[in-house]
Amino acid sequence: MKKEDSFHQRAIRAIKKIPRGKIATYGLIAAAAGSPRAARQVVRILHSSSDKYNLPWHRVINRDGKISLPPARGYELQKALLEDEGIVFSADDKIDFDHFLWSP
DNA sequence: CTCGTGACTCCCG
DNA sequence: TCGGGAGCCACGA
Repeated sequence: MKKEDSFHQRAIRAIKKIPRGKIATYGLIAAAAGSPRAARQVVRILHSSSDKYNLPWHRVINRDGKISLPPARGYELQKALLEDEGIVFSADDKIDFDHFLWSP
């Protein structure tokens, strides 16, 4: 398809493919981009290019099905956005992967 | 140019 | 069972 095989591009593409009402994990995005252990890079990309590339950063959470953001970082905002898309949180603020995890 | 950091994840002891 | 260390890549100073 495209020649640009940079992790950056692939990760962004993968993130943009996440459908509304679903969520993905950092590791999942990283794996989809070519490096299952490059979750940190996904984080960095979200920080640097979420607004720039219009990425649904709120649909990206950690492997526990929980939001990794500290409350001071926008945790509440992310939770609100997810709930607005129909995502349901458990009592532990966890998301049910069986229903909401996006699969590439 | 080099160095440090980061909303993570996996493996090993 | 739980804790610590290593790995991945990009970006800012």
